[in-house]
Amino acid sequence: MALINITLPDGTVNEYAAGITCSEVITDVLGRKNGCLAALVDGHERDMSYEIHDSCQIEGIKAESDAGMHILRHSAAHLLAQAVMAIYPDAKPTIGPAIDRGFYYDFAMETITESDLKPIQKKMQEIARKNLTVERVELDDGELREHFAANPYKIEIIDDKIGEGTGSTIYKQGEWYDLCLGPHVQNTAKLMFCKLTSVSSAYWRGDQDREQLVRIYGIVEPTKEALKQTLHRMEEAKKRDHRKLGKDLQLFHIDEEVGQGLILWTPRGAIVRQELQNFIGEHLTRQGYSQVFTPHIGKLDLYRTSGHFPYYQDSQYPPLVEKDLMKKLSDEGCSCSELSNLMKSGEIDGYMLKPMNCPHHVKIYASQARSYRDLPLRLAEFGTVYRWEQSGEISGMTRVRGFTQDDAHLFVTEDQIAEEVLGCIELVQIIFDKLGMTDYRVRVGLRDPDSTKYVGDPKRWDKAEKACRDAAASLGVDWSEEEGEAAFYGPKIDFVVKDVIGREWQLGTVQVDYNLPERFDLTYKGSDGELHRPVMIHRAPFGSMERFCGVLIEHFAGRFPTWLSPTQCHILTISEKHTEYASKVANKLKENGIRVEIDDGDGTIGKKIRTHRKLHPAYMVILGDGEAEGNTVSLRARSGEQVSDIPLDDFITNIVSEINNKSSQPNLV
RNA sequence: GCCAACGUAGCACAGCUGGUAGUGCGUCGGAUUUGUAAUCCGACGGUCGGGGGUUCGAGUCCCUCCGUUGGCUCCA
Repeated sequence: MALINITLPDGTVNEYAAGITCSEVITDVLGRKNGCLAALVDGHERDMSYEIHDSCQIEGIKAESDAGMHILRHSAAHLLAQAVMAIYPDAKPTIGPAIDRGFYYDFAMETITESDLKPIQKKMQEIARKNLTVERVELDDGELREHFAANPYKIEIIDDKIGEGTGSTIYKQGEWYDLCLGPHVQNTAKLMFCKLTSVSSAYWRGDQDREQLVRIYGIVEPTKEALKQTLHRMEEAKKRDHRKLGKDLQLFHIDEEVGQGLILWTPRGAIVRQELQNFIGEHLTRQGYSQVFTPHIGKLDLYRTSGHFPYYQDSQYPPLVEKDLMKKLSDEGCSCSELSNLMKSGEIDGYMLKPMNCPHHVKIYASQARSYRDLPLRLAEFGTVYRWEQSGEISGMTRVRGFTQDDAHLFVTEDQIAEEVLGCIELVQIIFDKLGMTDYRVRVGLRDPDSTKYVGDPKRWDKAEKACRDAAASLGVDWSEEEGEAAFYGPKIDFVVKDVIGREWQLGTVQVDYNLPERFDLTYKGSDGELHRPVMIHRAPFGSMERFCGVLIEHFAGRFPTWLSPTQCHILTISEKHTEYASKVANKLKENGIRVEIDDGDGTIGKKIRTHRKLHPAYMVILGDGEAEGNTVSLRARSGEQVSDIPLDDFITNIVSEINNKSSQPNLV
């Protein structure tokens, strides 16, 4: 029998008989309870049952590793499909991949509801317990098509992804099998700890015009304990949801009667927003920005020039038409669609709620003759824009119809792009750092080389893309290039963060734009005396105040650092005897610019603490006899820790410096 | 926009197979004047998201619109 050499991760080389399986090697090296689900053979993921015939390197894939979890989840998706088929024989499985937090499987079947998940899950456990062997079977083309003859979706996949005559593999567990490349766990017993989490719908191949499928989501973990922990984490995450906290902490309100996706900033939330705006404001001055203000509407002509109307009509609020004109048209029996056509053709005019601030800023640039000495010209505005987002997409503060961008447009020469892009993303980084937001990714959006939708000279694109890439690289954080993610008018750099339920949101963005300067025929006079075209950079470090605050609420779980806390000190009195001292303390704090709330009503101190805790103030200031006599305060932190009898003046000095330094969390206790 | 589930007092929730709405917190009033996660008593407060229908009778069944949630699609 032939012998082969197998190299282990630590460099050891073992000799085995050819034909040995991965499982046997790993068991030999790591023992029976090795916790591995599959193996990495010369860099390729293989099933445990994979037979090795040549010398190679091998490494076990542990269940806890990313690769291991992926296999576990993918296998669980198969198990789900098997269970669904057992209960709904007419269901047609389509695809069922592993995803970040678990897995899903899409079925063509009658719609089911959440309550139907229980029996399915039960069936899954039943099958898992049977400990069926998961077997890889290679089939030729004919066999493959025969196996899936009853399932047009699988046939479509075979048609598209697998060339004629090459055949492919299926994975079989018991009588059930699925088209799949694998690898998978060895047996269904590895999939005991699953939980189906939700049911929803999806379009076949993500195409709105094709069949709507039933999608079932689930999670799976290698152990019971891990599953319990994951479920617990999910529960905890829900408590941090900004929509819940926004209500509990009275930060914002969304009112049906005002409209979907239109945020009402209540006093406490408005403070957070204002503090953030002030924070950016300081940096704007430092970086040489000029503040501007522009109105919320503009003539349709403006957007015809910019190209936003009528091209983006579907994602805009309908235009506003002048009263007299509207009456005249209505008297003439003009229908809505005729009106719309007249607007599109430019025969009649109207106004539009601005869907972005750029055109207004462009007009400020164009209001004067510019020379190269004026550049870069940096115009900044907290500009509120309105977009008609699809009703199903609107969510809390993160996806809304009216929002305020911390916007700015930089008009620069070609040569200034790199430096200015860098300045922009540095600002984003300063902000993220200050707020302790470290869990973000940077995405450099480049053009799709195969597409023709991009405007502008490819050479200029190359240069701008390089500037973005270089800027991203200089950040010292992970970043990725993504082709096809550029806007049609230029490359961009996005800062993307996840919310508590794992959804990604684009916050800060920096975009290079060759298009608008062209469309508005912007120029500047160069040192050569000739007119040149400036380049625009769009930039919003927060993205929008709404989305950013939404994400920030979750980031801090409602426990804002002192400088951002809507109320920084909640003064609680022990009894009504202390009302006078409390108001003295409150006034002193207010004189120092500290935001104070006073509770000098009746009720026990325990009750007051309980009540005020829910608002997560930076500090609770407890005042009783001792404090009144000694002119001191006692503090209680969010953690429950407390310190007594701090001289009032010391407290003020400390908290003021804490606020001025924008310390990350209260630290005086 | 599409699919599904859901929508009961300010908030969190209960109301089984249809018979004219309950609990807790909050609020208000009274008593209490209290040292660090809920002092006691009482009162007010919903017509059950809007509209329509079935029925002798609907929060409870049906239709429709609005909204919310989870996804899908979309995001200049």
